[in-house]
Amino acid sequence: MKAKIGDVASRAGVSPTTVSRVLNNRGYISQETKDRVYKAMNELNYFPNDLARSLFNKRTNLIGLIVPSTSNPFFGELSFHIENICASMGYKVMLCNSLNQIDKEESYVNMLMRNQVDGIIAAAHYNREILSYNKQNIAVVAIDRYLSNTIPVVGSDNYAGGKMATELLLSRGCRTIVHINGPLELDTPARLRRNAYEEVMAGYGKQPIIYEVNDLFNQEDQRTTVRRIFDECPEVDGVFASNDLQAASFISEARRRGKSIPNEIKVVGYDGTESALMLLPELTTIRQPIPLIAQSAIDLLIKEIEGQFGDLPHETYLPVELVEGSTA
Amino acid sequence: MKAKIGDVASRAGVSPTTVSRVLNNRGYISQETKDRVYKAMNELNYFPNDLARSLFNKRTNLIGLIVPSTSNPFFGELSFHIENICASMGYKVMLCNSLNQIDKEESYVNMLMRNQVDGIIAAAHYNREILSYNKQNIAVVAIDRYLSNTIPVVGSDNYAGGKMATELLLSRGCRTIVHINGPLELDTPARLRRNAYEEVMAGYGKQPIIYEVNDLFNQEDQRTTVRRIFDECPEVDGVFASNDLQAASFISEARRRGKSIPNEIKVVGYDGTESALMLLPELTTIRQPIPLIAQSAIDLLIKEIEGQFGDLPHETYLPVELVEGSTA
DNA sequence: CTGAAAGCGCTTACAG
DNA sequence: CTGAAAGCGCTTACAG
Repeated sequence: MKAKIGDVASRAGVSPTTVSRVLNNRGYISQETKDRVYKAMNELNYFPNDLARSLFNKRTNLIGLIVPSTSNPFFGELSFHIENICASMGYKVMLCNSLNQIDKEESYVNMLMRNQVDGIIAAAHYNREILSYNKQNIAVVAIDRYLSNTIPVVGSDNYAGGKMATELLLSRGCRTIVHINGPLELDTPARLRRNAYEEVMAGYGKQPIIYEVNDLFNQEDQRTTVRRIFDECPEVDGVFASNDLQAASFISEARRRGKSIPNEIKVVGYDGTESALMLLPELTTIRQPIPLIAQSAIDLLIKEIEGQFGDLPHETYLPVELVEGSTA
Repeated sequence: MKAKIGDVASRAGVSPTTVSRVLNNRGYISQETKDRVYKAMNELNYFPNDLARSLFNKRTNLIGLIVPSTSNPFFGELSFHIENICASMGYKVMLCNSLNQIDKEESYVNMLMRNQVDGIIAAAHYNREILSYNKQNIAVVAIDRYLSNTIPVVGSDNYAGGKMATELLLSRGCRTIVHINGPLELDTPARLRRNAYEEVMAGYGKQPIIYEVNDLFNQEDQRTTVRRIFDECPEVDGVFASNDLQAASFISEARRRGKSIPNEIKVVGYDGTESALMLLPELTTIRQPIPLIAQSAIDLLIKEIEGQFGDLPHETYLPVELVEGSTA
């Protein structure tokens, strides 16, 4: 059986109180007692039950992480960095893949609350407001997504990124530039990429052409959209895709149709994950500062957990970077 | 404040016992009482504290997942599937990125034990035995990795995969085939890929040429190895890489050196993740059945959790599939 | 410097 | 069909 604090206590000839004290390094304990207790813990292979501790402390050091799917390289890398930083700060991470489905997300939020998480980091491309986030008063930080006007949002500087991408394509002489994005009705910060595209295009007196992919995680949806672009808009000579997988999908279809990239069509992606850049190093893309996004989200969350709600910025946009490959 | 079971009880005019009963659907309760309790729970926005429940039940429905890093597409996808299946079965997942560092892994195991996880799924490329796994008697399943002779291992059929890859290269006429793998000294099932390569080569009277990458997750290590291959073995005309990122790294270097693929050099990867196939669709590779690996690992783990140790297979190898791209 | 007691929020025998 | 009591494994005032 698992040893508990009482077992350690009797073996060391002290009270459970004392064992707890040496465990938590609280109060004064004679060195001799300490040694006896440590010895007993070792002999019994004792390790404390964090459930019991947390129950008493009303603090779990657990945070819930909701991402659409760690299969997507952006969220896979984001999850890695978030968990990694959390671990270094003594926080544990419960992973939730919402697949951007609102019902899943709601039940995850519920589950996390029941597990008494200290806070939640919610990342997703879209989804309307989730009531549960407001009902309970728990620390929440959103990544690239507006959840409510009290929940801080962290993300890349989407506007700057969209602007960079569009301007690059224009500067390379593209005349018909298509932008591929998620559904319009969603009011996410990622929409700023689209806004930037539209405004830059307008500034050059050009007509924006936007294609929407219903489900950014659905390969089939992506392909269908790409095919539609070629069919409906054969004069396309520039594409700003909302993520790298989408850009890759476009590039493949272009090759299949014998269109040369970047000669005939230039393509810029978004995200710039390590995986994408290893697998498709020629891709020109806008790199999101994933480690920085992770760090900022955690910093904000911890401030919330510690009760500093007042002075938190509602929106934090971190700088993006143009990765110059050879597709544009 | 958060409502607790006593609050619900007094508002519904019953005892906490009764509330607990309706919560758990245990014993006989009159419909009228049930309704009153549900009403009170709603009004108070009550949700049970799983910490307290778990403490009593000695069951958390929590499983620990240790992967090297979700940044790697293979483990990102594996994590997704594992969490997804777990969620559908009422299990929660605590994510741990070990980076294949033994000290990190040990402290994760410790943390997981303190959190009373019901079981652990440990995936990693390498690492010697971890004592902690044996010290405690807890349910553990390993993915592509030998932890001890009592811990079940799940993985792809590495031998078949290695054979397929090597035979494909031979059948395409390659004469100098290099295999890139992790450090030799590690006794992982992934080593079977290497064994298969060696045996097939021997069968054709060919000399195996193996290059080892120290840290499979280090891009720099990968590149260095790739460059060494070109420098030391310029006659190479076939490569079987131990994973797709490595294959991609080789392909990039080949392009940089003006070597045409597949004309001058043919390349086969391993893993066949969705991301890799979207970003580098021309890659020829051996696809691991990731969803099946996830499912099998969970099935085994749950059997262990439920005490069925006896009849569990020590090794489970799931079928791989050749993805015919155009790099070989 | 150390211990007995109460309590964190639940659940389950045991009674009735 | 329902409740009072004890206990899951800890920690923290409160005493001494």
